[in-house]
Amino acid sequence: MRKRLSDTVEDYLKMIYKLSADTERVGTGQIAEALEVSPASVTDMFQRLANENPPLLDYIKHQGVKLTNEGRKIALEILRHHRLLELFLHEVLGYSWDQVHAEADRLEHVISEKFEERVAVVLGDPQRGLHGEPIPNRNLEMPDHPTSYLHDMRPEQRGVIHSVSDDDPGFLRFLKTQGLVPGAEFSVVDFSPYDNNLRLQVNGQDQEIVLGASVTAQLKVEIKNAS
Amino acid sequence: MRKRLSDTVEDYLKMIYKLSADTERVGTGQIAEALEVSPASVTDMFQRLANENPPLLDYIKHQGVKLTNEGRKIALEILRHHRLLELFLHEVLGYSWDQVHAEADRLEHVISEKFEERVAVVLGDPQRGLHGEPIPNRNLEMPDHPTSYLHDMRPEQRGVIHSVSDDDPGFLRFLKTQGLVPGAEFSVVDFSPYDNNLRLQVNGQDQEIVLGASVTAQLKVEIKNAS
DNA sequence: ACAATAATTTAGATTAGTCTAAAATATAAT
DNA sequence: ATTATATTTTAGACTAATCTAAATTATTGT
Repeated sequence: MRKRLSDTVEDYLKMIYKLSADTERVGTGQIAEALEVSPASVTDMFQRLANENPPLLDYIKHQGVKLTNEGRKIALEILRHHRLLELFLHEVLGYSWDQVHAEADRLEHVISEKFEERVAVVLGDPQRGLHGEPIPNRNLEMPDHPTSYLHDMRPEQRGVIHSVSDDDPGFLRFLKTQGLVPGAEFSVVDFSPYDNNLRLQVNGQDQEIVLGASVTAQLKVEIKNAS
Repeated sequence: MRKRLSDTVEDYLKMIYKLSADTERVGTGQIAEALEVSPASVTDMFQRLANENPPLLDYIKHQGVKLTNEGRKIALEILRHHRLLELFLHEVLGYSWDQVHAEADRLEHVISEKFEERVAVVLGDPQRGLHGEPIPNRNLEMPDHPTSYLHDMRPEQRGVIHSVSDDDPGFLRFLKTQGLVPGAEFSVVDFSPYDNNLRLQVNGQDQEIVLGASVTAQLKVEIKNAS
């Protein structure tokens, strides 16, 4: 039976997990920015979590942190909660895809193992969330998933939207109007090197669309091999 | 838009509401006992909540507290959450009637207005909870409900179980085995003045049952008029 | 009516999570 | 290689919620 952690600690671990996708170690500043707290608070928390028993973080002064296995388990558990909850809110309670995030962010810390399990059963043990994200399984193993962003694609390439970041309702509504939902196929028509804009043709949409870097960096894609 | 209150504050208000059913003012000691905190902590909280703006409690030194209208609204909101959640966990997620309480106790502080509303709709705007308790309506008005306890009934009287206290899983399982669920009709067969035991004949049960005061004081009843 | 007992309140301390301001350390630039 | 800039850490302080121990106020029994 694991010691009950505060919502705050869980939020730190979740965020460290997310940012670890890009960099080996996550720095004080990144977390401070993402969690909207001061860098001093982050340093403090890094130290506390590294001194837990067992340690949840591996912390090196001035070089940031890495999750320990313990810490990662907790992050994955919360992520599983979050993604199951988002789906549940949509499927069972009729939330739209831009409304689910905020509610799931609060509920994820509070539901029991039993709740998690029941929701998983009701939803038929899904492996992908409402916004396409992989859902860690019961044993907290993360399914394989692509790691490329639309941002890095270039003309001629074809791909499928895999998942989109879920936290900004306005952004999600925008994506929907453009047909940029998980599973949507597209091809890159043009790339503009000065602003990193990409022009896409999305299957089933009449008009081509042009997307800036701040959009394309939020979209994970599966790149189709040229045939 | 009301200021966000801590779970702790909500728990105090909820408990004060519950204990106010019996006494006009609720004392420090009662709350300390019910919430399992020290009397000193309770005094402190009483003072803080009475000094809020607007005040949530009307506090008189050494005489305990009474909810203000503001305070009562919050208590009723939490109670509505709790009772809707218990039903929801049972109906939608298949929890048994002794398992719902602990989960609802955590979720009640965290769900949004929207969640509350969606759950109410899915459940068809119920007026009674899983254990028979009245559910405050959307405007936080408490429906009329009986205030008598089985404890105070005497031989010859007939009644219907209205509601049972929901917090002890073992007690709830016991009640179910005895057929003592909301809606069950019964008549009082015998009363034993020394230990306050009551002997009941519950409709549909073969055997008469004898219940001690610590059980009968937990059961709200609707007393049937003799015909 | 007054002492004994019980309940409540005050005082002072602790912990988690946060902050600002100052100090220390890295990184980058010339 | 040395200075300038940016980042991180330390130090000290605040708030909410709790505690224990001591002081105060009520209640009760004779």
